[in-house]
Order: sequence, then structure tokens, then C-alpha cells
Amino acid sequence: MSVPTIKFYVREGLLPAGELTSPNQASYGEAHVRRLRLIRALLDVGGLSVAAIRGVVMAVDDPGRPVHMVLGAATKPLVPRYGREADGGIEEARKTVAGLIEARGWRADPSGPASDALATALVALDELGHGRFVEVLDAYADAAEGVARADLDYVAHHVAREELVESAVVGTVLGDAIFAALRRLAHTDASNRMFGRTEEDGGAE
Amino acid sequence: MSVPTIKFYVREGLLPAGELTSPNQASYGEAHVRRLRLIRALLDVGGLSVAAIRGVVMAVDDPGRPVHMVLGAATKPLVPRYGREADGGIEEARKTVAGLIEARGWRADPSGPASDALATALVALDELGHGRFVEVLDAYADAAEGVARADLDYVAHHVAREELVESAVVGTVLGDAIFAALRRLAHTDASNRMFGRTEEDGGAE
DNA sequence: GATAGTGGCGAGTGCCACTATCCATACTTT
DNA sequence: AAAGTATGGATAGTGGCACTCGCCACTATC
Repeated sequence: MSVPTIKFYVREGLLPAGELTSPNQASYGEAHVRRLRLIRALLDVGGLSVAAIRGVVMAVDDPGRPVHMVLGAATKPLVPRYGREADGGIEEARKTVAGLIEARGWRADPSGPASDALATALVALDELGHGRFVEVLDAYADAAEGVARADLDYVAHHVAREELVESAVVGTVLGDAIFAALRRLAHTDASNRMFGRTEEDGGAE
Repeated sequence: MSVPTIKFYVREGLLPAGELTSPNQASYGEAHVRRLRLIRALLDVGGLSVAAIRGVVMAVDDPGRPVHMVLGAATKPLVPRYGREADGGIEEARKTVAGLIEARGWRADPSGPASDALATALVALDELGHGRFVEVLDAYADAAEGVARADLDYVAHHVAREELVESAVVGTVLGDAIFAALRRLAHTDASNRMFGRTEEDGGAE
């Protein structure tokens, strides 16, 4: 971690400035190192932009807000922003999403950012000729519930209350990466069973 | 979709040039439109780079190769490239991953890119004080297997053999996005149940 | 026959995550 | 005490990437 980079993060508001002991001497503590690791994790593994990370840390550092609001604010920058404003059929996709939320009994906003992201992805899939994919959406939702349960379980056992928000952010971002990697491995396994290969370089999907 | 952008894609090798009917007139067909949609999906939803997409389409278009090799080549650019070379403890994480693959009986390469990505994420988690997370890794793996089964099921029923490779790419990328969104929704649900909120703006994580 | 569009190509744009340079001051070494 | 080095702060520059512009010769269209 180079010094100029750290200065850059301080300027961008990702990292609090060290406490000045003299006009040109500042001291950094364990909290700074920890924050730095958080930034690197969100940046490298999560692929977040500096602006998004700024949003996250501002929410994490906000002292007086009720927990669930901080959670909302902190995780809002985590859902990726899709460029295109869906050429068409987005309404139908939204209905599908709303129906899923309804059927599952989820207490979630059918017009929130996560629902938007889901609808956008479904539209893209449909445009590529995979409209029938919605038929397996339930299996995905089952898996998502399973993962969410595991996350809650972990949080309940291993996370202190004051670390809750940061843990939620970390878990959301790194959890995505971990699950994606596991899915790749499971796909590789399936593909190799199907086509009868067992070793070699990259591993077929 | 602006004309210069399309010209750019052709130049970058993402999109085959149209068939020239005159020295300066080319005709584009359904295949081009489809390819364009694929590119936009990978770019916008999947967040792939142009270079990665070039790798994908080259593999997809390669006619003579055995299916599993094309699958491997096509999905290789899909696993994200993490910048940092893990400060330490990567060896232990690798062992954890290898152990998981072994325990699951997965036919997957414990030193392939997906395994690498998983190990990197685990290291990052550990550095942030969440080393115990490995305890819930099995639940994640269960979910990943469930999703992979659903994917296979979908492919078996709805995908023609000649579309297999492209579908695998699309499914890998969009599937990630879809699952991530569903996970967000499931988290929102859990959080709202826990903190007793039911509506309002963004949806708390 | 003027306007507008096309293929092809090199160069330019804007955004983003850094990185280099500078300055004045302060700590460290000898 | 003198020399060298490091730090905080600020401004400007770099490189990569996904486009985007402008130019050219030519052609399709009104």
C-alpha cells in the first residue's frame, strides 16, 4: 500500500485523516488499517467504485442512525448500476419480480434497487432468447434463501452489534464473490461429469 | 445503439463485419443483432471488459473444438481478475478450497481460476476478522450446487446443442447477477423481519 | 445534383484510480 | 549543528478503457 494512495483515499473521504500530533505529523491506529483493508476488499474483490465506497463508509461511520437505516444506506451503493434503460418488456419483468416476492412472502420492496437489478437481468435474458429461464427462478430463490439463512446464522454467532453494519457490507460484497466462485466450481463439476473429463488446465464451465 | 459504437465493436473483433454488398455498403442480419445483444449483456450486466468479451466470442465462434474445451475457453474470461496478490495466508485458504472440493467430490481443479478467486475472497474475509466464515461455507456450497442443478435442468430442456456454449456464457454471467439480486432481496427480508420494518424507500439490507 | 449515409481508420474525449511533483516543516542521523 | 530524509497538504499529470469525432472516398437517396 503506497503512501500516495493512502493520501488519495484520505482526500476522497474514504479514510479519516490521522490525528495530527504536529503540523506535519499524524498518527494512525488499528482502526485506520482495518478501514484500509475494508477499502481494498470492496475495491479489489467487490469491484466497487471509489464513489460507491465513499457512500458505504459514510453510512458505516454515521453514529446516530437506527441500525436498519444504516444497513439500507450502506448497502445501497452495493447493487450494481446497469447502464441501459431496458429497451422494452421491463414492465413484464417487474411483474415477475413482484410476483416472486409476493409468493415468497418476502418483506422487500418490489421497486427497490435489488428488484430493479433483477428485472433488468431478466429482460436481458429474455432478449437473448432465454425467456423460459424464469421457470428455474424458484430454484435460484431457494438457494438465495439458504445463503441468507447461513449469513444470518453467521452474524448471530460471530458478529458483535457494533460491527454489524460493516459486516453486512463485507458479507454482501464478498459473499457475492464467494458464491459466484462456488457456482463456477459446481458448473465445472457438472460439465466434467457430462463430458467425461477429470483434469487439465482451466476447468471447463 | 449508435453507429460509431458498432463500428468500434467491429474493429475490436467483438462483432463480425457485415457482408459487403458494395465497397461501402454492408448488410447485417439477425445474427449480428443477437451478437450485439450478447455484447451489451456481458458489458452492462456482467461488467466484462471489451478484451474479455473478445475472448468469449472468439471461443463461441470457434467451430472445430470439442464442446468442453470451448466451454472452458469461453468461461475463462468470466472469472474476475483480482488485483492484489494476497498479502499472506493464501496457502491456507487454498487448502480450505481444496478440502471443500475434495469433500464435495467435485471434479474441479483446485488450482484453477475459480478456486483462486474463492481463495482470494476467503483471505480478504479473514483479514477483515471474519475467519470463522468458513464455517458456513458448506451452506454456500449447498446453494451453489442447487443453482448448478437448476442451470443444468434448464439447459437440458430449453437449449439446443449448437447454442450450448453461448447459453453457458450468458447463464454464467446473468446467473451471477440474478442470484446476487435475489440474495439482496432475501437479506432485505431477513433484516426487515429482524428490525420490524415493512416498507419505505430503498429497502434495508 | 445536393444531401445524407456508409465503411474504414487514426486520433481525441471523458471518466476513473491512482501517481508524481512541489513546498514548508519536522524528525533522524551523524 | 548540519545534512539528509520523511510527512502532510495540494495541484497537476498518467495510463487504461469504452467509446466518440473527424476525415476520406464513395454511394444511396431525394
